Amino acid sequence: MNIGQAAKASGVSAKMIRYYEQIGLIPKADRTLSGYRDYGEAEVHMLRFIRRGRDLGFSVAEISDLLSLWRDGSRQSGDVKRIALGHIAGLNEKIARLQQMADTLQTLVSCCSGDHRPDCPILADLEGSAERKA
Amino acid sequence: MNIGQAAKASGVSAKMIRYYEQIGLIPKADRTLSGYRDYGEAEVHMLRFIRRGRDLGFSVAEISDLLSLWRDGSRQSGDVKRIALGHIAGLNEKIARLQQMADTLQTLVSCCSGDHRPDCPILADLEGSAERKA
DNA sequence: TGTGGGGCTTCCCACCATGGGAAGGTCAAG
DNA sequence: CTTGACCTTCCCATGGTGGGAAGCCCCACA
Repeated sequence: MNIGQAAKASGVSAKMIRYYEQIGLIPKADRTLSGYRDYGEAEVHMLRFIRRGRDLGFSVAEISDLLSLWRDGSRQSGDVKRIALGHIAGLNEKIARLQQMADTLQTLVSCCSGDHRPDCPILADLEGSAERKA
Repeated sequence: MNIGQAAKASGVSAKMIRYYEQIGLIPKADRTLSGYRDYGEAEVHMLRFIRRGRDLGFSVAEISDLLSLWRDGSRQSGDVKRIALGHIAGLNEKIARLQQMADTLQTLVSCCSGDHRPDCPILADLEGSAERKA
């Protein structure tokens, strides 16, 4: 299977497949006589694993760990769970930060007349002229 | 005022001040005879504006627009509000995506025994062997 | 057998915002 | 005058992803 077909079958772009190979996330692909990368079902399966991991927000480094565990038949599910819990914690932190931003902005926006007049509590906040609590 | 002092006073690192100048977000600083950048209160004020904007998650491009409006005494607060609303929408999208990830993972994690045994619903999901709804 | 179009290869560049660090000039205190 | 802290510019790295150029390859069709 060509890289293009593997890309279609896995949902990972050809560009990214080459990149994952380059950084060592996946082993170097076999090559045809003419130098084309050649993939089988196992490789596509792995790529789909990676794709799903990315969709769940795992970093490439985390996916690398997950792949090792996946390949390791004698893994302990506790190790997988630990990675997942760590990732959830990271997600929740990010969410909290973004939510904080959104809330602050929402407050400012709802205080802004939003018409033709120049007075604007949003700019006032950015300027720092008003004391803010958050 | 030196760049280091301006950095301390504004909360923007010296590195970033130079970067902002380089990309044209802020005007080129005056220089002393020996070539050092020289800042006054106005510049620090502007840097604090930028810092606050970054803290609220605005991109440099958005901040550039906000700075223009800030400097424009005849601005319309509606323009500011529009930028802020757009940004809030972006934040909410990001939050929703992250929350979706966290929820999915949380479900998987709570199904995972997390002990010494190798069976793991998290890996099973990544592998794609189980049909998933989310 | 020739040819054209699409796919493959590698290599470089860009994003966005930030930090690290090297090499060399400057300033101020002792 | 030395020393140490600061400044300058310049290059590099991050993390994933896409864009594109130059050149080779493969297949189908005439």
